[in-house]
Parts: sequence; C-alpha cells; structure tokens
Amino acid sequence: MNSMKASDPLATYKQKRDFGITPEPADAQPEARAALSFVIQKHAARRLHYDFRLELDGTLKSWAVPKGPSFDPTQKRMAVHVEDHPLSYANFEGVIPPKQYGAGTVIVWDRGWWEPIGDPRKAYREGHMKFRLHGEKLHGAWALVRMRTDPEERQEHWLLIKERDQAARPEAEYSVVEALPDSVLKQLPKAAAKSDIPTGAKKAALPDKLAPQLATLVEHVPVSGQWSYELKFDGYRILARIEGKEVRLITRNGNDWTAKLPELAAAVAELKLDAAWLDGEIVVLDAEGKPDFGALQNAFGDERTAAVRYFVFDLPFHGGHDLRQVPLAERRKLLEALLQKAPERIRFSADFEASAKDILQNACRLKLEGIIGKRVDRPYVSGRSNDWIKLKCTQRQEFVIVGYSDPQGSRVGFGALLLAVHDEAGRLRYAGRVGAGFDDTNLAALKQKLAALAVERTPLFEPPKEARGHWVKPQLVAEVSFAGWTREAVLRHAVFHGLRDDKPAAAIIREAPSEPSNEKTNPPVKPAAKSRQNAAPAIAGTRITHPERIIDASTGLTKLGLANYYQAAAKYMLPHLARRPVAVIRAPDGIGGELFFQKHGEAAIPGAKQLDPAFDPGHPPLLEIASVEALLGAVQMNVIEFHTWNATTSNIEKPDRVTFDLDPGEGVQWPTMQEAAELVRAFLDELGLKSFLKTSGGKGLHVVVPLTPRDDWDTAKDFSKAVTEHLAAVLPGRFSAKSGPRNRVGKIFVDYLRNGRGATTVAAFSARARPGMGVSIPCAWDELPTLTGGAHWTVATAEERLASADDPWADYAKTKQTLTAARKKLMPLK
DNA sequence: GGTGTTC
DNA sequence: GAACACCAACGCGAC
DNA sequence: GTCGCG
Repeated sequence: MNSMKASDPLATYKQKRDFGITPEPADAQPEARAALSFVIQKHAARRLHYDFRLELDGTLKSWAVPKGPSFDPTQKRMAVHVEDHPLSYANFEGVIPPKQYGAGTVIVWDRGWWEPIGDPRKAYREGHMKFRLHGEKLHGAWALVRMRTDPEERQEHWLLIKERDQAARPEAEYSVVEALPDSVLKQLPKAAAKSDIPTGAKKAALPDKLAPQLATLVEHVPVSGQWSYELKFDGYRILARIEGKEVRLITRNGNDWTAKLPELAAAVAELKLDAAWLDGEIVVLDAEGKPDFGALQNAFGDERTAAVRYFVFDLPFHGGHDLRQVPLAERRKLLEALLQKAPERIRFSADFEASAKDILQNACRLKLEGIIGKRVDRPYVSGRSNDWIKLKCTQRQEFVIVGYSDPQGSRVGFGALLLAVHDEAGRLRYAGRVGAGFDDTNLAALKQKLAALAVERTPLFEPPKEARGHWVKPQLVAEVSFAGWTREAVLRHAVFHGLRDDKPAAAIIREAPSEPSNEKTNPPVKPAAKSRQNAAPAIAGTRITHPERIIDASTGLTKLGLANYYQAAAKYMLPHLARRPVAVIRAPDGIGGELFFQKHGEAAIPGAKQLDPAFDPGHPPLLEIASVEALLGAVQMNVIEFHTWNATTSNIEKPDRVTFDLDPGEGVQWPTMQEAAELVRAFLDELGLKSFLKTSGGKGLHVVVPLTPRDDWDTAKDFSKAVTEHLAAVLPGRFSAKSGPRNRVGKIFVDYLRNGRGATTVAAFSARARPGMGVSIPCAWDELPTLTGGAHWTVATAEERLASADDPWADYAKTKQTLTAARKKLMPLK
C-alpha cells in the first residue's frame, strides 16, 4: 500500500515528532521509519486480553480488548481505554511477577505502523478514530469508536471495529486471534516437555458435571474452514466421568446411567485413565455392523446391555487437565492413542478425510443416519454451536405422540400415530402422521401404552381437520425419519424408528436445518442471542428463556413444562395467592442445585406486586402474586414453590386460617398418615371447627381451618400449639409436637410453627421442588382413603385433576368460624 | 435471573 | 460487550 | 453461638 502522499495530513504532525524509538518490522518500507508505531500485546493476566496500543504524541494510547481484534466488520470488540504507556513498553515481552499490577505473561502479538485517516488527535479527543494498520497480522482499515460513557465511570468504553474493505473476513471463517496466537518476536526455545498433555491444556480439577457439545443440523456441506467428518451414530449420547477407580456414565441430559450399563462402566474403568471425561455415543451394532437404535432399546429392555458399544469421539478432560481449549484435532490424536488397547466394547470414533459429499453419500448408501462434521481447530464448547454440524441422509427428529388412528383391514393395534411439535409459544401443533416402520409386535405394545394415556380432548392447539383419531396425553416421544415437510407443515414419507425416553415431550420442537454460517456473503448473524430469543416461547405473554432446561432430572420436567403447568393451574391457584404475602422457592440450577427461599423482592419478579413495606419493617417489600403474568414471571425467575401467609393484606394482623402441617417422621407408613389426618379432623370437629384437606405435594398432608379474621397472630399460634401438644399428649405413639428428626422417628410431627406472623405454608396448586415434582392439591375428606401419598398428584398429572374434579373446597368460603369457642374448650385456663 | 464490577 | 462474583428468610430445638 | 431443619 502506497500510503504516504504529499498531501498527507500528518506531514506537519510528523515534523514535530521525535521518531527515535519506533520499532519496526523487518519488512517495513522506508517511509515507515517516520510513521507511527502500533503494538498489540497479548496479556494472560487474571483474564486473557489484548492490549491495543497506538503511538500518538510520544506515548502509546492504550486500550484493553478482552476478545482481541477481529477481521469481521460485524464484530464490535470492546476496548476499554486504559492509561498511556511509554513508547519503550512496545518491546516488552515477558512475565510480570505475581502480585504486581497486571501479573501474568505478556507477548508481543502484533506490531507495525499505523496510518491515521483524518486528524488523529482530534479523532482521539472526539472518540471517532479511523486508521489503517500495517502490521504482521493486522491490515486494512479499522475504527475505534467511543461509546456513550457515564461520567461516573472511571474508564471509557470504546469499540474496535474492522472497516469494510479488502482485508475484512467473516469471523466464522477466520478468527485471527485463534489462527495466529503466537508472538511475532523471535520465539524463545521452549522446554520440550515430554508429556502426553497437549500444549494449551490447563491444569484443572475434574468438574462434577459436563454438558456435551452439540451439533447444529445443516442442509449443505460447508465450503470453508477445516472440517473432519465422523459417522453419526444412531444411539444415546454418553459422557463418561473417570476419577480414580470411579466411573460414571452420564446421558446428554445429565442422568446417571452407570447402573444401567454396568459392563460398559467396567470396560471404561479398564482404560485405567484418571481425572478424565470421555464423550461418545453408545450403540448396538446389527448383523451388518451398522448401528441399530431399535436394538439399543431392546438391549436395555432385556438387560442384554453386554451388546452395547461405546464409540468415543472426544476427550474434554484427561490426566488432571482441562483439554477443552486444545484444538479438536489434538484432543482426538491423544484420545486415539489412549484407546489403542481399549477393551472390545470401546471404540475410537474414526474420522474420514475424503470430501464431505463423498462421505455423506457413502453413509447414506449404508443406510446410516448421516454424518457429523467438526472443525478441527476448535475448542470443546458445551451446548450447540456451528463448530459441530450434522448432515443427515433423511431428515429425522423426535415428535410428541398426541394420538392415533384406527387400524384398517388386517392391521393390528392402530393405523398411524398422530404427531406434534411445540411452537414458539409452547403450544402443540399438528405435524402429521406416521404409519410406517411398525411390526405387529410393536404395534400391539404401543397400542397398550397409548390406551393407558387416553384423553377426551385433543392436546393440539388449533387442530386441522385431517387430524382425526383418538387422543392421548402428550407424553410419549417418537423418533421419526422423513423426506421433508409439506407446505401445510406436515411430514412426508415418515417412518417410525422407536420411542425415545431420553428427551422430555415438552422439549420437542421442529428442528429447522440451517445453513452453516461460513459463507463470506453471510448476513451479520448474532448467533447466540438471536437464536436464544427465537427459542424463547411466550406463555401468556411472558417470555420463558431456556425453555428446554431440565428442572427435575427424575421426570425430565423442563422450565417450559413447569410454565405450562402453572398457566393451566392459574385459574384455580390465583384465588389462593391473591391478597396474601407470598414467599417463593427458586431453583436456578434445577432442584438438584441450590435452592433459595425468598420472601422479599425489589422488582425481582416481573408482574409481582410489592406490598406495604410496613408489613415487614426493615426489609424490602413483601410480594403478592395475583396475576397470570406474575405467576409466569416467577417461573421465568426459576421459582418452583409458592408459599403464602395465613392472613390477607386487608387484615394483615388477623390470620384468616390456621394450618396444620402433618409431616411423617422416619418410618411412618402412609396409612398411618391417613389415619392421623382423620384424627386431627375429628379433634377439630370436636372443638367445633370445620377443616379442609390438601396434599402437601411432598411427604405429608395439610389440614386447613378457615377463620373469620378476629384473633391476632399470637392467639392463633398459641391455639395451634395447644392442639399439637394435646394430640402428642393423648396419642404419644402417633404424634410429636417437637421438630428435629430424632423426636419424630415413627411419629407424625404436627408443625404449629406454620401459624406465626410471617410464617408460610406451601400454597394450594404449588409444585414442590423435589424429585417427582409433587403438587399440593385440595381434596375432599372422602378422598383421603384413595390418596397414595403427599405427592399423589404431580406436575405431570395435576392438570387432569384440575379440570375433572368439582371444587372439593366449595364450602371453604362459606365457613364462618372463629377460635373463641374452641379455645375455651381446649384451653379453659387461658 | 438480575445487578454490579471489572477489564 | 462480556465474564464473573454476588445475591435471594426465618425461627425453632439441639448441641 | 451455630447448625440442621422445614
């Protein structure tokens, strides 16, 4: 580039300058001697970042760019303006000792000279710099733009942006920081460590959980980038965690299948690896040696899991090191070596170097499902990305079974399955039918399962006319291959391949194949954020992000599933929540993770009402959830349980009910619980108090006594304490008034503490944050003998109950009673 | 999940 | 802009 | 005082 023209606006500027110090690349043009230098230092401090420095007025103007520069004009890289550095700093490469400011290693990642476009000092002052870079790595026109900066802020935030020109390249095709990671200075000879751990691996503790990297379905072979191709296995994704002698086999959703696959676990242990995670797929090979998904399911059914093969394709952790940042090719090289002498049932998943088209054609001819392409230079990243792609022979995905049609002629069982997928709003949309791929055996078996799930009404939203047949609860998931979608969005040439039980029905949506984003003509894609938003369904107008996130691994319930439950339950539940302070239990990482109990909120739950701060002085306001929006807003905030006060906001100091929480101690049989609830009811009856029953959704039962608000909290609490102590005194073998597990072995603890001011009990229709996801459901007393436990109804089964039962608490609102007479009978001395 | 802090 | 740390009750009985 | 519990 011939840059220095006579009209160079820098001419006067240059005359004033002292150019003694500028370091220049070996190939610098003569003019460059007088030019302005730039340097980019890669700084592995607490966080890796790139220090971008431009020489101006005798110092290096400096920005810290966390992600480093990109040649992609759509990528705006944040550049935090930091203090000027002396020109001499441009040559610095080395280690800043620990505890010093900026401790870590620094390398000169790029250097050269820069050519301002326009007056550089004015541009710097005004926060709009344009310039051309002439470095060893970076070329072309760039811009540094200052963002609107809060005057309070100590540091200015700028953006480093590549201008559109010849040098520009899309990030998906070329990431300069990944392609050229090293110093441009003479390399110091490295100590050639003789170790099987690749460079780039970091020493790290073995994580307890690891989410697998997932592939994106695409329709065409990518045209750029370095890819390797493996066969797509028609099986179950399994990650193996190895620590010492302990091996755990974990499914894609985080379920532990070690117990289901004991032979495989033993084989993995034989590898004698330590502190490692393997990633692969288990399959059963058929007579022709190709993977067979149907056989895999039978293998579980028959406990013939000995036939299972484990094809391992990745090694995110090994030997106490985190290899995820190591390029795929190197991880696989090491993995292949480690699997050299692996037991028969563990296989390295080979990759093929031929053209993707040829490999795909061959895979399809062999009736395989498709192939997986992976970028060889990429790290291991949990979740879906464009670095791994699926190319399918026929399209294939899971569908929710919503019904079936009658068989004709000599066909047994049923004619076809009616299929559906969830739309953006989480509603089930008809997706066509599948009638091929069944034999008489699975027709009959499937028919039995379907009959057990029969429902009256269609689970479909806006069912089209042709969707006719018998409806079932949308619970079963079918794996179906098909040639494509018709214009009416139903399947063409669908073939059934089996039921899947590793994916919950609520997570089934239409999988749209997408183009791999590596064409340089690609429009600016905002990959993560955009697709996440598109995937976020709106339930009753509330966006539910991460709808597929599993809340309860034991049932596969997803966040979307819980949102759907609460939407359906809202009509019944809101009267129980309205006008009462509410506390919630939130589970940001699902019920397996840490649970938070929250009673206050500073707008923490969208749609929730903040109550009079005087209700709980010295705290942020209490909350009320009185609308569908607030209910679902709470779900979006990962709320699982809703607990309410025993008083309403209109009369907060006078409880309008007392609740007896019957909690079984260790070893109490369910019939004992039923009997105990009946005893409590009879005793309250004797005191002249009508009571109502509900399941707790957990282990126990709740007996609720409605009151006309008259007495204060202390009175209510004293009364319930007296009831509890009376029961414990009269039937000491049955009841305990004291908490603490040792007090209640074999007994039922009646928790009177539920009745103090500010105390809460789980609300009717609330789900519980426990495995199985029980729901607290109001019952009639004559239903008590039919109940099977405190979690008789769950999120999965409660919806049916909601619509079918008349309100078992219809008399609740009509009940007018106070504690006055009962207290006289029970506590005559007070 | 939202907020604030950091580079 | 992005990564990350931090936050989200309370009262009782037992020790 | 702190811990475990609901």
